[in-house]
Amino acid sequence: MDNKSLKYKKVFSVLLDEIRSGRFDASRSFLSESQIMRRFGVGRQTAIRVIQELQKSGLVVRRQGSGTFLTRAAHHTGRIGLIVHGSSYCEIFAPISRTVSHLCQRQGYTLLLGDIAFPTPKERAARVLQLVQDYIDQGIDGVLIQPLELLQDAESVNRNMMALFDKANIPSVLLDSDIVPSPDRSSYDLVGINHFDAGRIMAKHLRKAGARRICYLMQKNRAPCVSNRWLGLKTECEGLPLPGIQLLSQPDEVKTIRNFLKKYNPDAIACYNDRQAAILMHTLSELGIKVPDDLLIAGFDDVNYATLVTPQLTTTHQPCKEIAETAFSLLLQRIIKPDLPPREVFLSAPLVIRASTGRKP
Amino acid sequence: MDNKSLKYKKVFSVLLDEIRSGRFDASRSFLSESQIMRRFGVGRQTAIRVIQELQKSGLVVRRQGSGTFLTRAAHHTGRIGLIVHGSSYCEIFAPISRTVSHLCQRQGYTLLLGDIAFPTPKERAARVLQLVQDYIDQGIDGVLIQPLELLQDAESVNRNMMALFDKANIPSVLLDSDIVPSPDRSSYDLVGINHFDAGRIMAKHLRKAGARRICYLMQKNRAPCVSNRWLGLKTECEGLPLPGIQLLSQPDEVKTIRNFLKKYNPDAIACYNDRQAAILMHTLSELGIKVPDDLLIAGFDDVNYATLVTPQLTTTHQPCKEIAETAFSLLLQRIIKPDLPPREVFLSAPLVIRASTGRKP
DNA sequence: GTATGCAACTTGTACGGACAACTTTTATTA
DNA sequence: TAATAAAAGTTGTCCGTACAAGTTGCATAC
Repeated sequence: MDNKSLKYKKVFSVLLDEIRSGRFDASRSFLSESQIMRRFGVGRQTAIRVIQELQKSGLVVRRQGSGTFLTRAAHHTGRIGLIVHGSSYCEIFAPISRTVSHLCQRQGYTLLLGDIAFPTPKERAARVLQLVQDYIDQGIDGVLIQPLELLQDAESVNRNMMALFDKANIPSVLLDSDIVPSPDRSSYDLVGINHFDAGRIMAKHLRKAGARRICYLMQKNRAPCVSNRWLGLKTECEGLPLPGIQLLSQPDEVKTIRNFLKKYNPDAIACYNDRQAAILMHTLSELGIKVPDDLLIAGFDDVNYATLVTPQLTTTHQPCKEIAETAFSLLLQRIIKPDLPPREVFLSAPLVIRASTGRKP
Repeated sequence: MDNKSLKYKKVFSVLLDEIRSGRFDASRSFLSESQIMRRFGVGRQTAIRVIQELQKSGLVVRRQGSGTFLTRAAHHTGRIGLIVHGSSYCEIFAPISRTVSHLCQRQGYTLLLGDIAFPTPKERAARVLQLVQDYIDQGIDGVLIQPLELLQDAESVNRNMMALFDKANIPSVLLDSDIVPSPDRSSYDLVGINHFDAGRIMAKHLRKAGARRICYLMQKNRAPCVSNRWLGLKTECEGLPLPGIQLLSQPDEVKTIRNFLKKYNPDAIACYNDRQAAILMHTLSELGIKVPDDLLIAGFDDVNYATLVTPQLTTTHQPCKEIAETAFSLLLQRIIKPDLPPREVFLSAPLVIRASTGRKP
């Protein structure tokens, strides 16, 4: 823990609390150096050091000859909200949450974490609006949001959620996908991954590794990340014998997989994420099919499973840390300057080549 | 100017120069507090203040008990390059250059500005490669680049340019468009404007203002910003009587304009930028056509001409300052961490409604 | 030869004082 | 009443000192 016996840290935390609880008048000036010296019985260097720390936190500004004054940031609560859904098709939100939590700690923010992990869509929709109201009541400065997906009325729930935050004047940054379908664009900041390009890069790699009959394993869902990877893959497979063949199945349905392989005889299968790829590889080994000798397998995510299976999975690496850092920084910027134009940031997911597509690691 | 009679500023600038010129060994430790005190004859507070300034500039780090050490940033030159083309179809690069210049000054960087304004494409291509070599010889830390457009071999020139910077290990950020055609994506950072969405927003506004026969004035060029606006506009005009009619003409060709108006009888014309819109309005007034009563006119950019014409132009506002700030910040980040995944940032251009589309300002 | 402990050096915290630069308020003067 | 001048208060710079906390290397002891 921090050594709290340091005078300037003690005084700093006392004043921080008083600022956060709104004990200082916005219009009047903040405590002067000499006031701090008298009140806490410290020397001038210490008082100056305390005010410098407050300055670094963006809470006060100093004007020579005039005094020290609170900034707009001083009237914030120092709380930031995060809304994610545990059972997502992209396995990036656990590491993102972790990084956001670290960033908050380091910068003196309190993180309110809401993980909507209810099983049924209806429950999830209800819970998310309840959580939003909670956050607003608590008074947060801003919120990072993973939009709801795969509900029949996801878009309207998302719109209601954003409307509530808008009404409360709370800025927000969307994670991974917009709340409106693809060509459309909402007016909220967005940090995502270029899943389309990830699909293309994967297809390019599989072709280079010798594959010509490439297909994609997905399920009936249409989560943006899943389908964008599919679109990118398809674009790059133009002109090949199996352009745009999807294997719509659970990867552990042995019979379906066997029939599919017999029918199309693919030489590479890209799975919509690493988890599915790992399960598929298990099924394939039951069927006596060797990876990568008989069939190339690739996944997407590089979060949990890619290096734990044999052979290790070729995949695209989701830059979770950078997503979290970018989103956090966009949010802080928007808290300070709410009038910035809406921004969308896309990060690339670099290809990580491992044994499952032929090369020895 | 800064008051250079301040001791800590004098010492700071001396040490800054020495660091920039590489006078300190990378492996050995930097000057200690007491060394600075002795050498410059200053007190400890002043020495500390100097080191703190160097710390704020990211040039040194201090470790208690051990000493002060130079960072990687200390071996940079403090020079940043900017490459733009004066005669561009998007009129955003003059204000962008200005803002970048301000940012450099404020943060202690020297800006090398290269404006490639040669008339013929061939000259431009030659000059740009010469400029790149110049920058590399001078030793810059990073570069902001507006890619070449509208040359038959623009892509190959751009690739050569980037290859030179890559070889010299100089990070770069692209402005406004990628060096590869649209669905493709290079591995360089990119800051752009969502021109597609700007086109859509403009079309939505024109429809709301009552227009049903909407067309778009452009020339034969295919600059990304011009054609993306067109694509967005077209998307939003689906189902209208004139879906996707372009007026391919110079806006001062009175005869062509008259014939076009007679043939298609449009009730709104969006021009690919404000300058063309201003010229078109002049032509229209010669033809006795009143804006906005007979015909709605809109432009794009909101940089130079939009408020100077009568009636004032409805347009979309290019957030030039924010583009420059974003690009600059991305570049600094990449200079520090070259291994970050490639990022693309798109800013929205908000609609600015003025009299030329019907409403009184 | 190895290990221990001390000395020397570094930065971090904290005190005191002094004057300069600047702003705001108050008092004075025209 | 309005302009001017002085006074009081504030932050900015700069000096001195002292001790604490941490690192490094050397000398000593085993």
